[in-house]
Amino acid sequence: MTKQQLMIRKLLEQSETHPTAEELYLEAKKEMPNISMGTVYRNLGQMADEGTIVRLHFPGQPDHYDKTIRPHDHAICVKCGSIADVELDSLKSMIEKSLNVGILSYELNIQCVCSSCQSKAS
Amino acid sequence: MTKQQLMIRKLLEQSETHPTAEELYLEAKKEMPNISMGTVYRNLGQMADEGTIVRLHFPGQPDHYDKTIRPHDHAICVKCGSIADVELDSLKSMIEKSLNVGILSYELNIQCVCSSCQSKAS
DNA sequence: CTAAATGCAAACTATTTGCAACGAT
DNA sequence: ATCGTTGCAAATAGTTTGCATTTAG
Repeated sequence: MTKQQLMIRKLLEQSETHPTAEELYLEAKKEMPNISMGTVYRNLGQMADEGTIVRLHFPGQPDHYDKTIRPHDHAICVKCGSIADVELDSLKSMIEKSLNVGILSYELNIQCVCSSCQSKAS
Repeated sequence: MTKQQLMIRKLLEQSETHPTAEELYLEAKKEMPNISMGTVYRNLGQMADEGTIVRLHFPGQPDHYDKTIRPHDHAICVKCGSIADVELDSLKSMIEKSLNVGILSYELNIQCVCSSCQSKAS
């Protein structure tokens, strides 16, 4: 458990958004100027593999990382790009009922216009 | 409307799977030996933008393309990698009810062990 | 004829990896 | 002293793009 790993973990924990590796790297760099992208990617990959964080995949964007492990979904605003957590708790059982097979996991990404952008109209 | 574009469209139409750009390129090459990857990507991108085909995004894989436009979801087998179409018709309204906002679209990818792999056990 | 699409190659983005140096036990 | 982790740089994978040439209408 190196200080780099602790730093990355801490920054993700503190983040209110769903940062990318690069965003975390830039943050980390403020306090550890010679941390490298490789280290950030390596650690994020490890943590995602061991399941202590979650990797999110959005079309046409670098991956984002999520400190919240509990299964949940995401709504991406097509105007401002903000990513909101969404709880759809009956979804898993709904999928399994429909598929007739147990599922391991799923990823649901919703494209919407967030309420903030909606009120700003256009 | 060039013959390259028609070829790509035809190959996707005939495909029973959800091919990647490269798979389509290799198929197309059999009948049009000097077609280029760039052309395949350009055409797939255009068709996806105009909404006549759908681009699918799976973690850690190149994008796949889907001839079926009608909104539906996908179940990926973690053993064999096969991609199955899934119809979860009440999902959109369920999401909208839960979000309290109209949504533009969504992408749901399910990780499972397909029935074929399940019966082969392990 | 001319505007759009192609083929090719180079560029680009996100991410991974090899390796020598470093650091923690 | 050893083994895992780092920083760096180079490599990779997937995709996009610039441009001269070709093609379709």
